[in-house]
Formats: sequence, C-alpha cells, structure tokens
Amino acid sequence: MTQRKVISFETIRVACKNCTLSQLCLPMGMSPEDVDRLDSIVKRSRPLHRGDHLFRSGERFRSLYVVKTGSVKTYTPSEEGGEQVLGFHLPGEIIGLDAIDQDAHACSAKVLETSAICEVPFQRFEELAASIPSLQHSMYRLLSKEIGHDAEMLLLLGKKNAEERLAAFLVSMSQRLSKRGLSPTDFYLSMSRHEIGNYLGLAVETVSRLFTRFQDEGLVKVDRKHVEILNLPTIENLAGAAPAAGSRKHSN
Amino acid sequence: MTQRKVISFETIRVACKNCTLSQLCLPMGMSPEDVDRLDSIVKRSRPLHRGDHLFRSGERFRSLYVVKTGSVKTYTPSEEGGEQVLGFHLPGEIIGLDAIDQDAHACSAKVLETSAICEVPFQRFEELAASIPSLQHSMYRLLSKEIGHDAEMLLLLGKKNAEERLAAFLVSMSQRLSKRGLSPTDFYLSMSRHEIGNYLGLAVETVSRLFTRFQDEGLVKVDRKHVEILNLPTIENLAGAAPAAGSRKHSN
DNA sequence: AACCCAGGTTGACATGCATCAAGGCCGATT
DNA sequence: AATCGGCCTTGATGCATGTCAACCTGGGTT
Repeated sequence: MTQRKVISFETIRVACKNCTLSQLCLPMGMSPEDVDRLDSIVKRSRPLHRGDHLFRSGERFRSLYVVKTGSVKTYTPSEEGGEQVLGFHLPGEIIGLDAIDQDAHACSAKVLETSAICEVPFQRFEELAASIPSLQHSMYRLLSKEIGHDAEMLLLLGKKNAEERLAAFLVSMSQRLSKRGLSPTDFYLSMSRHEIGNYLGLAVETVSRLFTRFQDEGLVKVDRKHVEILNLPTIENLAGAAPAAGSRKHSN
Repeated sequence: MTQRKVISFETIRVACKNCTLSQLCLPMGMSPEDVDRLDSIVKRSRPLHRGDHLFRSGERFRSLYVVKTGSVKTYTPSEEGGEQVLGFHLPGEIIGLDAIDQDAHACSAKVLETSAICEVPFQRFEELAASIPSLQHSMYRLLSKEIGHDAEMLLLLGKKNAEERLAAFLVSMSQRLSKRGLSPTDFYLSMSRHEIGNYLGLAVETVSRLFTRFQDEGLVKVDRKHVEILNLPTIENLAGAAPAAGSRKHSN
C-alpha cells in the first residue's frame, strides 16, 4: 500500500524485522538473532497476479505462505467445476496449515488481486522451530487459532441465517483489515459476490439482495466492490449469535 | 470394550505402550525410552460418567484429553441455553487443541457415556516434544489434521442437503469406529437425535425422518441408538459430494 | 462510439427443511 | 403394574432461501 516510488529489489525484499506485519507474524520475545535466522529461510517472490495459484489441490506440500499485501482465496475444487470456498486470506494471514498432516495440499490457493506473498519452506521452518521454543509455541498457537476460527465458521454455517452470515462476513473483514492498520469502515472487496456466496453457503442472488437491503437500511453504502460501513454496531449485533426474537430456529 | 474380568487399578492404568490405541496415538518411530517419557506425563483418571465435564468454556487451558473408551461431545454453550455441537469424539481422538491459542477453552466437553480419558498436561507435553522431533512433527500433523477435518465440515454445512449430511455422519462414524477395530456396520450412537441434528445443522425432526427414510430404503436398520448399516456403498455415495443430478443447488 | 460480456441486480416462483402440534415408546420411579 | 417424563416419531403447514429468468451496468475491445 504505502510504497516508495522507486521499487528496487531491496525494497521488495524487506526483511521480516522491517515488515509491517512483523508484530502479527513474529512471536513476541524472539531475539534479533533468531529473527535473522527465520528471515534467512523465508523466500520472497515477485508480486503474483489475479488468478495465479500458490498451490493446487493434490500437490506435494512444501511451504507455508504468508500474505504480505493483497488477498488470496483457498477452495476445494470438486468434480464438475464446482468448488467450496474455504476462506479469504488477508495480509498477515497464513495459508497451507491444513496440508501438514497429509504432506499434500487438500485445497487450492488462488490470488484474488496483485499480491506479495512470503513463502516459508516448512521443513526448514520445523527444524528452526525445534531450536526456538517461542517460535515453536507460536506455531502451536497459530494452528490452534485456525481450529478456533473454523469452529466459528461451523457455528455460522450451522446456525445462522443469511442476514447473520453476511453481517458476520462484513464484521470479520472490518476487524481483520483494521488489525492491519487499514480502515475498518471503508474497504474494497477483492472477491466476487459469487465467491462470497459460495463461502457463506448462500446463493449469489441472496448475497446481492442482502447488500441491497443493508444499504436500504442505512447500514452500509455499497458500490460494486467498494464497501463503506455506516453503522458498524448494528451490523455487529446482526452478526452476533442472537437470532431474531420469536424465532425458535435452531435452538435445538 | 474387551476388558478383563478383574479390573485392577493396574489394568486401568495401562501404559501407553500397551494401550490398544498406541498406534493411533504414538508417532511412528518413537524410541521405547521416549515412549516411557511420554507415558510418565500422562494422567489417567477413574472412569468418567455421562454428563461429566472434561472442561467448560472459559476455563484456563491446562491439558489435552485423549478418549480411550467411550465418547465425548464438544460444544459452545450460547447465551440462552442454546448450544452448537462442534464434534463427537471417539476412542483415539484428541480434545482441546483449539484452546492452545487463547490459553483458555472456547468450548465445553461433556462425556456422553461412561468413558476412560487420558489427560496430557500441555506444558509438560510441549517441553517433551521440543526434545523429540518425531513427537513434535506428530503434534503438527495432529493439529493440521483437525484443520482439514473442519474444512470437510465446512463443506458439509455449506453445500450439502439434509440427506447428504446424515449420510456423511453415518459414514464418518463407520470409518472412525472401524479404525478402532470395531464393526463398521453395527454400532450404538451415544448421542441423542437432538445432538446429531444440532451437529449437522438440522432440526431433530429432520434427523428422525431421515433415519426412517434410510430404513425404508433398506440402507440401514435403526432401533433407537442401535444402528446397523445394510448398504454402506450407497450411503457413501449419498454422502459424497455429488448432489442429485439435475440439481443446480450450490454449484456456485 | 458502438459493441460485447462477465458480473451484478431484481423479480417471480418453487421447494427443502424448520416449525408447530400431537401422539407413541421405553426406561425409570414408586 | 401403574405412572411419569424424556426422547423419538409422524403429520400438517409456512417461510427463508434456492432457482430460474430477465435485465442492467461498467469496463474492456475493436
């Protein structure tokens, strides 16, 4: 986002310790020497473009990926062209954790917009982690956090109605972007309505109608991919567990 | 299940290396000495009973739990008594991985039937793992596997209809039980229809109707909690991604 | 500038499943 | 053995959301 005019190779290959994401990425209390060691195994490639794949389902697992700028979606391609979107990944977020177990990727990762991605060869990382307890623990937490996040999605898909799902989606985007120092109320969605619907278990048409409704209710202002959140508290309420009063739905 | 007539304390406190679950639990290639070290940190309690809690949402995270016999459900209790069932845990399966990140349990774990549970104090385990690479790697895989499993559930809740969900549930039970050396086609469900419905994002009534339908179609024989699977291949087909031909549902 | 087209919106309709309601079954309690 | 209560089943009905279809819109191409 904030980039110098002259983009030299050096600028792109900014070290972990200078990365704006370091506080998200690096475990607290890692010594400067350890950071250098970690730094030395991280690969940084030239920017990837919309449609590029980080990896595809079935490929051998080699590396984890960290989004530096841009965004990535992960999805499981199915037989006849259909797919299930598993998640959207914003700067500071890690991709590929689910592949450790089988030593192969079970999902594909596609870049949604021009993005900078760090690649972390897992085997080297694992060796490094073995000698840095705080890194080790950090890795456990990362994996654990992913599990916790998935549990939230389970609740969303299992118990929430369309309105609550889209509200939760907007809140999630808002929170994650603001954590990155970006505006929590004004942002661009890099994914299509189609992909949002797929992710939330809704039809495209439903997503579209809900955006319209939210706008009519003065909760947001939407223009194509540009979203301005006008009334975040109300949206947070909608997203929250509480189903509309009088509904017995899923109180089972 | 297969238990000696005289259940002495010694019998219950069977060491990891003699545990029938050891091949599920222990990473391949751990030396006997390392197994002993692991063994020494595992606590084994007297059997727990239906309704007992391993832990409750909000409690400080201290230990992981492994089901030896019986079954456990995890769930997130919500405001007004409602809950979302996150999973059912059978022998050999681990509980509590999601709590590492926040150092606190975000869900509760309740025993569904008389069960034997191993408790693994996490801090000690982490120290131990740091010095045993294969254990370390095994732990990563465990966490990763959990993430992969959650992704499957996401797909189930996001894209499958009621029939596919119940079929997938039956297939999952069948596979997991058979991996424990139990019958893949004849078993007892320790959870209620209510809990199954909650887990699958369906109303109790729908679950009940589907069991009836499956039985009418000759796929299963159901008597209360006792399930006999008569036509596993067909059920596997139902569970599989493929939605009924002609349906555009969720091909988005 | 005219065209094209993918993505998005909107309307009309269909349906799967939740909801509501009533009754049945079985184990527990006395 | 009679009573009770929890769990399960079955039937009737309604609604949220998927589906189908038509149109709109803006950006890219020639």
